[in-house]
Amino acid sequence: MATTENSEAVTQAAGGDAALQDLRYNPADIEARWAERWAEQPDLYAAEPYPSAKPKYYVLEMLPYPSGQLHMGHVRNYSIGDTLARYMWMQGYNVLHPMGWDAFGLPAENAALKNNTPPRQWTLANIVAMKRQMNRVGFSYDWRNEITTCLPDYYRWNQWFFLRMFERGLAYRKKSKVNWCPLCATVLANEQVVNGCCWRHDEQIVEQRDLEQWFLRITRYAQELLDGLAKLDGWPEKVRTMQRNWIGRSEGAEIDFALADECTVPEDEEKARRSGTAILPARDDVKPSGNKIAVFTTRVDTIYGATSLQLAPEHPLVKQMAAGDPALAESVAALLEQQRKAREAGDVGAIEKHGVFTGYYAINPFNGERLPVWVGNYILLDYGTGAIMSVPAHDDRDYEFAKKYGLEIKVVILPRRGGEAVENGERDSLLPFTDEDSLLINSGEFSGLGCQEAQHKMAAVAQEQGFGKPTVTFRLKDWGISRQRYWGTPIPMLYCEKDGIVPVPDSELPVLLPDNVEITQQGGSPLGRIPAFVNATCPKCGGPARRETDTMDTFVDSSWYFYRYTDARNDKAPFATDTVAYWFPIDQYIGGVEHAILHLIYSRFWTRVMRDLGLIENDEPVRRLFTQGMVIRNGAKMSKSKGNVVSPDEMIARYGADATRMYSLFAAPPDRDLDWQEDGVAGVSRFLGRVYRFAIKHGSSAATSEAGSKSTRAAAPASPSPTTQALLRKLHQTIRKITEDFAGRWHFNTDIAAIMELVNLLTAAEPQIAAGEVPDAVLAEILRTLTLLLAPFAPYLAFELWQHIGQTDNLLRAPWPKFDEALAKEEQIEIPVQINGKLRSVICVDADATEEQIRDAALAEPKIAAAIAEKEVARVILVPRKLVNIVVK
RNA sequence: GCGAAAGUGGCGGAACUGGCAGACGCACCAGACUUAGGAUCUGGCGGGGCAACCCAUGGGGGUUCGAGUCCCCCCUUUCGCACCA
Repeated sequence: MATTENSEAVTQAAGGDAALQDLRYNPADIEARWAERWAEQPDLYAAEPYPSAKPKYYVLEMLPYPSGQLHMGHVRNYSIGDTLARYMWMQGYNVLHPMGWDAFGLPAENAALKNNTPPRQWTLANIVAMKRQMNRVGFSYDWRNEITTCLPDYYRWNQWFFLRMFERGLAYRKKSKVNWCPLCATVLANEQVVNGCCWRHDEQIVEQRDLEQWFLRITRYAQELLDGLAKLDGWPEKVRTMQRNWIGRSEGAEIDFALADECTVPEDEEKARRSGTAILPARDDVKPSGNKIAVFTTRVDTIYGATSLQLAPEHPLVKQMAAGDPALAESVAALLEQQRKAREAGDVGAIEKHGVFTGYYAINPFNGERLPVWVGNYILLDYGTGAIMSVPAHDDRDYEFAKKYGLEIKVVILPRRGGEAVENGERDSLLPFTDEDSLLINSGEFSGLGCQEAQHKMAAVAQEQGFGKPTVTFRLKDWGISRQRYWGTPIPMLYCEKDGIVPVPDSELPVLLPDNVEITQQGGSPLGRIPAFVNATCPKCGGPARRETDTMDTFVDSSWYFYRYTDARNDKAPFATDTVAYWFPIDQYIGGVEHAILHLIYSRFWTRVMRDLGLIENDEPVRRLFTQGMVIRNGAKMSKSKGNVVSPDEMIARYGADATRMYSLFAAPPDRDLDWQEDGVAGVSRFLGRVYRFAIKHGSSAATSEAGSKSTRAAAPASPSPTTQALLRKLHQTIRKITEDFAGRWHFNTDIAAIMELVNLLTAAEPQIAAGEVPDAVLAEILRTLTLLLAPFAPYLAFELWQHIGQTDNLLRAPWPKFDEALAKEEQIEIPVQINGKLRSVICVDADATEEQIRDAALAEPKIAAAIAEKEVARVILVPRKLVNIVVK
């Protein structure tokens, strides 16, 4: 509709004035014409197939979820990638620039509920719509390799990979507590829980449920995933840090504390009473089975300072201890509830510490001391061993806890301030003292050792004596991939009464996801309600078997999709190994920082699995990663819920695709957030109009005079006019600036500004051009180069001008212009002259003037001469080509 | 609390290695062409002052001939992480 309005306005405005009509930049018209032409050439942006003599360049933008609507974040993301792809083609690379659809997932089911449309139909219709939008913007995708993850020719390979992982013990099933979102009615991965809430429903608190789940053993690669980060120097440091934290490696020791034979003695009971804990009877009646408590610590050097053990409320031993003890059971239940609530609310860090004494004691294996065993609400079962030794003097949390419950505080690390040991009396003010650059005290034979040294020695001693060992713990958990959802890849597993868990044979892949499944909001897997799907035959015994009815997490789809792009129509294998070897790793991956952890860590894991399967040679999927900023409007991220979205369609209809995408690159450097201002789009559109009018005006005469000359040198006359010189200088400075920027900083905003400066200079030179001061051949060369410079940023206009100036070769593959240092060089430069660091004047000198000449010119400059006449010149600082600073007294 | 990034005109942003602060664009103002146009072109546009000049890059110190840029302290914003033993 907006398009119609626009063209009507143009028609009215133009009136009958043919000349004005010709000079009016009408992007709707130009872009429609080229879009149509490009649509007729499906191979327009096709990469040369492997093997190719050209150097390869694989540029990739993160594939979208087909919601049905391209939003500005997409436009920005893809504009960056598209500009780069077009530039690399012009630099002579064989560029792979594919696109696809991350098409499984919950929104399709939600839409099905809402509109009563089958997920498949909804999704495929959305893909058609978004593909149309992408083509309208003019993105240069090689659609021959398009992938759609919800189609069997893609997801069969998810199943194939799953079976390979199952064979190698990398996929396994276990009953586990899972994060359950009641709104999604499904399990969430740990990574999908944000502050205790669902990542899709940030108000919905995640519940815990016990379910049999399939897991992928990503932890087997934890160390390698961590080590690999060090080598990813083409990745933002921020992303590497986030992954490092996520993997969360900590080195320490596991120490076994034996349970003591006797239990509570009266004085401890008294202590418990004083500290306000539940009073517990002496316990020598029941002894828990198993006689030790394993504890993980990163500070084994402080073990002589341990004054209690703290167990997680869910620790198996606690269950046994509480079994015959209702009072303890009740206290533990309360602690568990506190922890659960805090976890759900996402502020586990702020939980008020509570604990309860169990009545049991454990023996510190280093010194034989009896330590009371407590249960603490701040101890997590799923980290380390679910039990800690509490060292109040040297740990913030233990200190807080010990103060509250009146537990003993034993100092075993020498407190120091600024490297100096402090007086005994001062020690208390330094507690808890957690520094590691000190010495052990009160630690038996280990006293006097440095902390680090003691950590190694004590762990070694524990190992020798058989009550512990040095160990490494990771925060990273195995990846739970089971989803009780319909719209995902069926997990290719069968359950046979006789043979148990049986994998579906390769020959029966894909396990097709049935259509016509009723989507409801009931819990459980929708597939479980389809008898035709569930009932199968066991491949081993031929008897009846039940199919797995859970589907895979959609992050499985995106963990390896970029490999499939290299060989998307392969129906014998996920891809051909030699083709992948040619294209990988991805040279440049571009997307939002919100995928810094989930997608990017899963795909690094998947890459290593495929490598170990012998399918690929690379360890890492992505050489360089670029995370672009968000699109902001009115101070908030553009989103439907904020009501501040701007539709790309509307922008394109009003200002054209070129202006819209160019604005998305012009308004901010690509790694920063972008503030969307519609007036800015209008400004870029105006600029493109100026280019258009200038080129139309001068293009025809340039076209006829051009006579095949392809270099500025050849076109330049022997003694050019000052205008000619100035224009050529600016032209080559602009080429240089943009070329260098593509190789380094990617500040496309300043590249576009540079092109604007060039155009400003050109239009300002109109009178000189009209007076014939610029030879047609030079003008032609300038126009040709300007068009090439615009090609990566504004492809529609570039194609239009390319044709207009009489060029017939393919602009997509036209060589990027080379800059000529000699032509780019300034003849005269302005040099600021300061007195005592304050700007006082500016002098103009030859670019190759000697220091002597510059100094003389500066001192002779009338203003300067007057200012220093009465003073003594102490120093003259001369920075070649930059500035003169005269220091006077 | 820990870590990272950032703070520059009315706005988005330039200034890459310390060297003319505000490129380029928006908005705004004035003018031209025009019987209206959300078009195009020209000029102006950080603040103060008639001026020479002075003051300005979140605030305060420092290093330097010279600081938006380097160092120290503080403030604000955004984003990660957050009892991980």
